[in-house]
Amino acid sequence: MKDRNPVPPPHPARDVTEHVGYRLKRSAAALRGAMDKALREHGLTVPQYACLELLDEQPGLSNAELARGAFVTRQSMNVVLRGLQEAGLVARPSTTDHGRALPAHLTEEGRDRLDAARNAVYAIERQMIDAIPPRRLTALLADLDRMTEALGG
Amino acid sequence: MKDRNPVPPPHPARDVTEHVGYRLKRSAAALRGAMDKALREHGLTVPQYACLELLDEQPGLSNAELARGAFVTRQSMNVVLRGLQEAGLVARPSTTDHGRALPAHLTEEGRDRLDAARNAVYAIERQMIDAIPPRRLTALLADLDRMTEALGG
DNA sequence: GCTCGTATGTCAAAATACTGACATGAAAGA
DNA sequence: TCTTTCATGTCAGTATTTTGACATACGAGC
Repeated sequence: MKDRNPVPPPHPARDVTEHVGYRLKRSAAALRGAMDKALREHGLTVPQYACLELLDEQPGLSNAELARGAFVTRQSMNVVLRGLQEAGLVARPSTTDHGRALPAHLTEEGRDRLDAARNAVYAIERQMIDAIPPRRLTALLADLDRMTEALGG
Repeated sequence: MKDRNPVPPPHPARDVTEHVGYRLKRSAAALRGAMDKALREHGLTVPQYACLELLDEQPGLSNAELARGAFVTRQSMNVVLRGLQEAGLVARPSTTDHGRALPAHLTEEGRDRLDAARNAVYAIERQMIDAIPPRRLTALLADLDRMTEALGG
C-alpha cells in the first residue's frame, strides 16, 4: 500500500473551492452563462458576438487574428465566420492580392445586430463592475493581466 | 441609412480588450490552456481532473453534484464519469437503497493518479499567485466572488 | 535562385458539450 | 392516500470545439 503524497497547497486553503483557479473558472462560467442567455435573444452565440465586436473595432481582421482575439482555434473561428457570412452579418473577399489572409468586415446588418446585442452585454458588464468596490477595479484588471501573462497567455 | 446606436461603455475603455469580461475570459483561457497542457502528460482532461479533485475532498458525491461543482451539465459529467470508471479511477455502485443519486468515490488508482496530477496543477496555481502582489490575493478572490454572485452564478 | 521557417485557410475526423426528453425516486402538501 | 413538485440518471440528437493534417503564401538567410 503506497502512501499518499500530500502536496502542500499553493496558499492556505481548506478545499479546492478556495483556489484561485477554481474561483476564476467559476466567474468565467457565470459570465459565459449570463452572456449565453442574453445573446440568445439576439440570435447570437458568445463566439459570434466576440467576432462582431472585434471586427467593429478592427475592420479587416483575418480569420486567424479573430481566433486569437476570441481565444479559440483557427478552425473554430472559421466555423463561426462561415455562420456569420451566411447570416449576412459579415463579408469577406474570396481572394486577395497579397498573402493568404482574407480581411473580414461587418455588413450594415452586422453593425445593426451588434448595436442591439451590445446593450445586453454591457448590462452584464455593468453588473460585474457594480459588484466590486470602484477603487479595486483597476487593480483587479491588472491582477488578471499578471496572471494571464504568468501563464503564457 | 440608420444611425448607429453608440452605447456608453460601462467604464472608461478604449476598446473591448479593456472590459472586465474580456480580461476575465482571457485569464480563464490562459488557465485552461496551461492546465490542458500539464494534465495531458498525466492522461487527464480538465473536467476529469476536476471530478477527481472534488471526489477526493467529498467522497460520495453524485453525478449531478459533481456536474455543478465542475460547471458542466449533468449529461457532460455523466460522460466524464463513465470515462473515469472505465479507466478504473472512479467507482460507483449500480444501485442504491435510498434515492436515485449514486455516490461515486475514488479507487486506489484514482487517488494515485490525482496525487501525481496535482503537482502539475499546483505549480500552475503557484504561478498565478506569485504573479500578483500577496496583499491583493484575498481581495482578488473576494472580487471574483462578488462578480460571480452578481451574475447569478 | 533556393531553402527554411513561419503564418494562414481549410478539410476531415474525433472529442466534447449542450439541449430536449423521459422515467424513476423522494419529499411535501392537500 | 393521493397528487404535486422537484431532483436525479440516462438516452438520443445536435452543435460546438478541438486535434491532426495538408497546401499555399510570404519573408529571411544563404
